[in-house]
Amino acid sequence: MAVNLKQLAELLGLSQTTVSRALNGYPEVNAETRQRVLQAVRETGYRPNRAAQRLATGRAYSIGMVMPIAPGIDSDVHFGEFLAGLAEEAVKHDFHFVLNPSAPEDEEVTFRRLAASGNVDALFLAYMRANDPRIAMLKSLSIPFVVHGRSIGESRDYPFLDIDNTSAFYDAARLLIQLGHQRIALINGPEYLSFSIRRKKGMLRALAEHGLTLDEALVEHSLMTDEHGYRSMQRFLQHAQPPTAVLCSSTVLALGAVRAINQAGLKIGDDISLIAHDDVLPMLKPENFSVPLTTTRSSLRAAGTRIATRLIGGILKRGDYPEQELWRAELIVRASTGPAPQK
Amino acid sequence: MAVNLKQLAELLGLSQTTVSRALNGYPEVNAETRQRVLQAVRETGYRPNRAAQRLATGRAYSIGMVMPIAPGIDSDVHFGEFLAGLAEEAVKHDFHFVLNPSAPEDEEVTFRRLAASGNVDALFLAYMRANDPRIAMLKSLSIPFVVHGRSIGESRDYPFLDIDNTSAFYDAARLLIQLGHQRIALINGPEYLSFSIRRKKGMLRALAEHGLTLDEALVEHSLMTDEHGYRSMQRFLQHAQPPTAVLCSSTVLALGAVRAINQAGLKIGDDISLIAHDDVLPMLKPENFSVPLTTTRSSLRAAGTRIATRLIGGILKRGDYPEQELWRAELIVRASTGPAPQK
DNA sequence: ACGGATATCCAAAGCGCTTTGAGAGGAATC
DNA sequence: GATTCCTCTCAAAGCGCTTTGGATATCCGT
Repeated sequence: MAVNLKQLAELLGLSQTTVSRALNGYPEVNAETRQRVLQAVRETGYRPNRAAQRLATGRAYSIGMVMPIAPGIDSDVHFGEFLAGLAEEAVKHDFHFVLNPSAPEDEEVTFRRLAASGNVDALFLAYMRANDPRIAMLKSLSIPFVVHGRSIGESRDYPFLDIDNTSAFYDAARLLIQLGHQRIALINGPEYLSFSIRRKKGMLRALAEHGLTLDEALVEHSLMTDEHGYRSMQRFLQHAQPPTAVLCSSTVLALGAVRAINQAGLKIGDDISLIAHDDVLPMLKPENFSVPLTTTRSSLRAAGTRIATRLIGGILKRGDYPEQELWRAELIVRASTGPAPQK
Repeated sequence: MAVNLKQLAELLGLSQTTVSRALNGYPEVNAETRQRVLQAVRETGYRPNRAAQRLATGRAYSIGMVMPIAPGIDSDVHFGEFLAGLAEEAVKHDFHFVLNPSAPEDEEVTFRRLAASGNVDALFLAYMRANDPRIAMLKSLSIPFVVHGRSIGESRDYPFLDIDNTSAFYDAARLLIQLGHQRIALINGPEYLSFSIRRKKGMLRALAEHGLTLDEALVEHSLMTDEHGYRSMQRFLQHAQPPTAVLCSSTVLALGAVRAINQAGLKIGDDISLIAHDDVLPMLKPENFSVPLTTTRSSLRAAGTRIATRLIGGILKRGDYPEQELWRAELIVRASTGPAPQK
C-alpha cells in the first residue's frame, strides 16, 4: 500500500537521489522537476519512513522531556495545558517524545542520560527557579534546548521563551492604584519559582512608584489550586485591615479567592477588586466568572506550541527563530475591577 | 565513543549475526558464547541503535496515546500520576511516546491516523465510558492496545486492566452498614465514566442486601477536584436529613469534603464517617489527613506501570501477560470511620 | 566407518532513507 | 571550435541493525 522512495522514483523515472533532494529542499534540482515530484507525492500519499531517516541522518526526530514528579507540578492543570500545546505541534512534524519521569534529586542524572542516549535531538526545560543550576548543566551537555520561563541571576545567554511577568503585574497593580486602591494583596504561585518572584517584583515596583508599600501579611505563596486561593483569601479577609484589591497568579487561584469573597458577603469589583493572570485554560474562562475577571492574559498552550516550533525548527535547521522571546501579557479589563471603596 | 554491533563483534572475534542472536535470546548460540557477549556488552557499554532496530524490524518501539483535551481530564491530578507510571516503565525499555492531543470529536480520526502512520506499535486507551465505541474501533484497526478501565455493556473480549470498582465500593459500603450507618452519601466522579457507574453499583448492592436504599439527593457526580468535594458535602449537610457517612471516589474529593465537614463543626469518624478511594497520589496521603482516612486503595501509578509492561511485553513478544486483569482494591481502615451516631 | 541429525556459527542481503562524488549535457567564455 | 563552467541528474555507498540461508564441526546410531 504505502509507497517508498524507490517506488516513487521509479514511478517518476527519476533517481532516488533527485527525489530525495526535491523533497528536502535542496537547490540543485530543477523547479519543474520538483513540482512533478511534489505532485506525485500528493497522488501516492508518500510519507518518508521515519526510522530510515533517523538511521540515515543520525537525528532522533524526537524531543526529550524530564517530567518532574514532585508535588504540585506534574499534577498541575497548567502542566497539561502546556503539554497539549507542545504535543500538538510536535505531532504535526511527526516528532516523538521521550518522557522521563524523575524526582528532583535525580534530575541531573536523568538529563545526562537522556542527552547521551542519542534518543533525543533537543531538550526542554520548565519550572525555572532563581539561579537555576540546570541551565549551566544543559549548556555543558551540548544538546540544543529551550527553556520555558527564565531563571534569575543567571547569565542571560540561553534560549528561552518567557512572558514578561514583571510588566504584567506592574501593569495590573498600577491600574488598581489608579483606581484608588492602597492596600493590595497578592496570591502568588510557589515562592521559589521565578515567575512568582518576577510578578511580585512588578507589583512592588508599581507600589513604590506611588509611595506605597506591600504589607507582607497580604502576600501568600502556594501551589496554584482553588483550595489555596480560597484559604489565602480567607486569611486576608480576617486581617484587621483587609485589602481592597487582590492580584492572583492564576485563574485557578482566583476561583478559590472568589469563593471566599462571596462567602464573606462582599461584592467583587465593588467592595473588593480582583485581577488574575489568565493562562487561557479552556476549562476556566475569566469571562465566564459570575463577575467577569479583569486579567493579564497570555496563552500557555500557545507557549507550548511556540516552544515546539522553535525546538523542531532548530533541529531541522528550518526557519530562523529568535533565541530569546519575551511575550507581553495583555491587560484585559472586565468587571472585577472598580474604584476603591470610600470609607 | 559508543560502540556498535560491528565493532563489538570484531572485538569478540564473532560475527554480527551471532552477537545479535546472543543479545536477542535466540537459542542457536552457545551458552558460553552468550556469556562472553554479555560480558563484553557490560564492559563496552554497548547499546543497540534504536533507529537501526526500528528500520530492520519494522517495529516502532513506541506507544501512542491520544491525549484528550477536554475539561476535567488532561487537567486532572490523576492523569499526571498515571502517566508517570506509564512513562517510568517505558523509559526503562527505551520506548517513546507519541502524544496526540485531540478533542473528543476528532478522536476517531486521530486514532486511525496514529495506527496507520506506522509510528506506534500499540495504543493505550483510558477514561472508559459505558458502551464505549472506541473499543470496537480499535479492534478494527488491527493494532495491539490495552484499555485502562473497562467499558460496560460491551463484549468482554478486549485487553484491559481495571480495578474492581464494584467490589471496592461494595466493601466500603458494607463496612459502614455494619457500623450502623443507614443514610450514606456518595461523592462520585463524572457520571458518564464507567468507574463511577460501577462504584455506585457496588454501593447499591451493599445497601440492597441490607434492605436499604440510596437517596438520590445524597449522590453527586462531578470532576474530582477539591472544590467539587467541598460543594457536594456542603449540599449534603444542608439536607433535612443529612447522611451519617459518605463515600468519596477520590482523596482529592475527600479533601474538600473534609473541609466542609470541619466547617460545619462536625467530627469525622464520630458525627460522620468517611471512606475515600485512594489512588495513592504521593502528594495527598490519606494517612496524613488530620483524621486519617479509611480508604479503598489501589495505586494509579502502579496501574500505569503495569499497562506499559504489558504493552511493551506484547510488542517484544516477551513474557506472557494475562489479557485481562482486575485488581482488587484493599480496604484499609483508619480513623475516619466509626459507629453511626445514636440520635 | 558412514549418512544424518544437531549444535554453532557466519556471510550477505536487506530495511528505506541521505549524501558523496561524478557524469552528461548545454551554455558561456576565449 | 575548444575549453571552462553551470545545472541537473544519477549510481552507489553508507547508517546499524535483523534475518535468511547456508557452512562447518560435532556427535549419534548402526
